[in-house]
Amino acid sequence: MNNIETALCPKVEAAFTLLAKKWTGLILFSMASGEYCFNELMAAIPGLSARLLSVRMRELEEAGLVKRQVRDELSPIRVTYSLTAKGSSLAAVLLKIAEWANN
Amino acid sequence: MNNIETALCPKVEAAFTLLAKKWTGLILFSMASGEYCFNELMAAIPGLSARLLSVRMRELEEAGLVKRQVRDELSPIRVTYSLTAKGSSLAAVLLKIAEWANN
DNA sequence: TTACTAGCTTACTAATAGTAACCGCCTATG
DNA sequence: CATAGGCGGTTACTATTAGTAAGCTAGTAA
Repeated sequence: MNNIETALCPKVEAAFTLLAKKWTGLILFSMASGEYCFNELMAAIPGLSARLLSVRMRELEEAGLVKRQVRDELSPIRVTYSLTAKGSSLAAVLLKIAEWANN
Repeated sequence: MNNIETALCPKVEAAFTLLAKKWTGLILFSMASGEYCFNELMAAIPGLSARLLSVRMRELEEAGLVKRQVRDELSPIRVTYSLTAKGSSLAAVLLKIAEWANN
């Protein structure tokens, strides 16, 4: 048999752990271009609930993949979310998963 | 605000749903090259239990990403798992996630 | 005979996700 | 002024998934 040459480094494990949480991949993928507000993302990802979107956005913010901005010059106050550089480089890979899915 | 131009097609959703199950990504990634038997995968992926590995392998087999072979010419009987063409094209994308993780 | 390995499965508990209702703030309408 | 509605969530409760530990079948090995 083969032995496994790609050792699992903690960073790789962490990346897969993040993406293994439900909706995380789809959220990042959906955010690939531009800024979105909470309800836009809700509308873009059918089945995703406000509770989990809220939880995931906090996780992604903490992971440094997403930036949250309160735009209080608008009325009513809007909150927009956008990918950081780190986030959008990951989203680029996720676009390849979508390509793969389409064969 | 932006509108989201990447419509979520069912195939893309299905791909992310598969990868959102815990360990699926790591399993495919770990299988990227060659054949592995059950206990090799267990050893390669710390934290993964026999129960879930068994469940995941069945799912991946059903999804057509993994091929299971019982090698009864060996004693004791060995079972080996390898990626199908479909599986290894996905694993190639997962390798990019690992690259991303290493920055 | 006893022990050990491979490849699982089963029963049970803990963690994660889904559902529905509700909140505070602001604006628009009657 | 009252009330209705949208935005961006939170809370409480249920259902689904994952983790843990034990055990099982079949085949060596000592």
